[in-house]
Amino acid sequence: MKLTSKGRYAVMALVDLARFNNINPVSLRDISLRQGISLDYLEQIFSKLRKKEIVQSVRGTQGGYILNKKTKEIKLTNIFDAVDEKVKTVQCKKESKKGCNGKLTKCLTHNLWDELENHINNFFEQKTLEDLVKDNSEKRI
Amino acid sequence: MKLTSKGRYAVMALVDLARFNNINPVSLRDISLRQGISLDYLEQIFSKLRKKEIVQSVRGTQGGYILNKKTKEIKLTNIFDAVDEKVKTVQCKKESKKGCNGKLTKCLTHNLWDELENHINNFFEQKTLEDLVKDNSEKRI
DNA sequence: AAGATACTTGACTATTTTAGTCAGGTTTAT
DNA sequence: ATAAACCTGACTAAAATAGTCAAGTATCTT
Repeated sequence: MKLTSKGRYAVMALVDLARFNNINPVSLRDISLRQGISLDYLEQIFSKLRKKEIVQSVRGTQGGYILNKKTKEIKLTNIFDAVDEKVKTVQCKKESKKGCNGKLTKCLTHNLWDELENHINNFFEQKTLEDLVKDNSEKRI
Repeated sequence: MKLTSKGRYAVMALVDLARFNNINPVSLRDISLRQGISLDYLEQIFSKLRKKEIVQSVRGTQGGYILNKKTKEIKLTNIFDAVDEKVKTVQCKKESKKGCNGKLTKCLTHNLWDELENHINNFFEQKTLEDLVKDNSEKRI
């Protein structure tokens, strides 16, 4: 069970962006250098973040990205959603209401995995970008 | 972020085993049929469970596996440990005490991933096989 | 107007992980 | 003896991941 780089990078990049997001937009190049993430990969990620209106882009020289909402209003859930980082614990599809894997009843551990999924999603639901920025406010880079 | 089949199967199989574990050992063939898990794959999984002393094997005809501990004493943590299902949220290795990715400080989101890891592990630490068996005691198969 | 910077998009690909399969055993109850 | 069931290690196909690459477009600065 592991977090993918895409989700991790998205959060890292947004924290970085939030910290340097004063007046001017922050370029992906800077984030790439500071966080050690491939520029091309960042572009993919920010394309998705933009579509979900988490960031706004500013084109041209001195361009870059700015946050589209207050840090308090950006939950981890939103970020992961945007980049398709999903929490998957079960194989059985939810559509088939009758049971799992073609059987008539739920698989023995179905409730467990549902619980686990909720447990993890709760965590993501409660954390906001603001929390993360605060958490780092005393550190040096 | 997803749970692998190995971990899921291990838990499913052990719940199955726990329910049918009266006097006689339960054969993998039966578990395989009931749970729809490949026999060969189950053998790999049970080999690991045996090494970690979660189950005991009985060879020969009428053989199979029995639990080596009380259901109350088997935590999800133990099961996942045995089959190498790990919760990984960070890339940065823990050994390098100074920081992440060769830098001098922790990466901006390091604490977050640590928290997340703990959050998930807590869940696994608290659930026992007993809980799962009880949860299913009224269901039909 | 030119040039540089930086966003934009889509296609492509190497690597790794996962989820098994397969083959050839060994042990033991009947 | 033989069949059921455990045991082990090597192998492999498919999927997912983590990028790279190429060819743009927009806009600021000079």
